[in-house]
Amino acid sequence: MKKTEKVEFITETLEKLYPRTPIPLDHTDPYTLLISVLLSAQTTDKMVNRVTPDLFKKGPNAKAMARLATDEIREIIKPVGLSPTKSKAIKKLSEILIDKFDGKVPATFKELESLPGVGHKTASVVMAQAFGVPAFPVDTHIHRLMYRWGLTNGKNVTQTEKDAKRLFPKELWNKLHLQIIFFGREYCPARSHNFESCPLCRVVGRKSLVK
DNA sequence: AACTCGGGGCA
DNA sequence: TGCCCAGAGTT
Repeated sequence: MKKTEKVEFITETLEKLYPRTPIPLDHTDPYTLLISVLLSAQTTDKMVNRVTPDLFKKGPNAKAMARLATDEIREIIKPVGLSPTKSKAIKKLSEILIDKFDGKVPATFKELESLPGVGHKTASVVMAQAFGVPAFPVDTHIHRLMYRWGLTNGKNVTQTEKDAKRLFPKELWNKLHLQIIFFGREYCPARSHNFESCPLCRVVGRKSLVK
């Protein structure tokens, strides 16, 4: 099966399965999205959703958040893990937004990635979901599925992002990355070797696990 | 490139 | 009890 045929089959199948792609994190603005995504690094969104109601009640925006003590933030986000690191990042980030960005979340990769706790993946999610700029946030789900489908060599996420952007139409990126994540969780999880039960792997690829 | 960070889920 | 999760930062 050619790569172009795979891409076509994948996009068609995902569109059938997930015609609407509700964003997993409950956010209404760039700031709460950014903080939610920052928190979700190294955890599941189930964990994140457990603490965000409280967190955003006390710190709904950069200004309010910056006023909270690091310890206060730490207490709220305790269940998420890495609380000291993350609470410091959230406070510092909020202060930087106020000092340098007029209290608003900047809309460029460079500026986003300059913020503490924000790497390329988090920046990509914010650019895609908050600002509608085409991006392809590659997390381990994307990485794993692209590899299993034989669409990337599985070496690193940087390569995977390049391959994804090269293979999939730009206008689909922002929707597709969410669809792939949903699909990965539901049908093609990291430790499942049962490719017969995975409707996409069964057709387009049978590669084994990454690593 | 390798290592660290930390609590929860799960076997 | 011990492995796994999944990104960012540091060296």
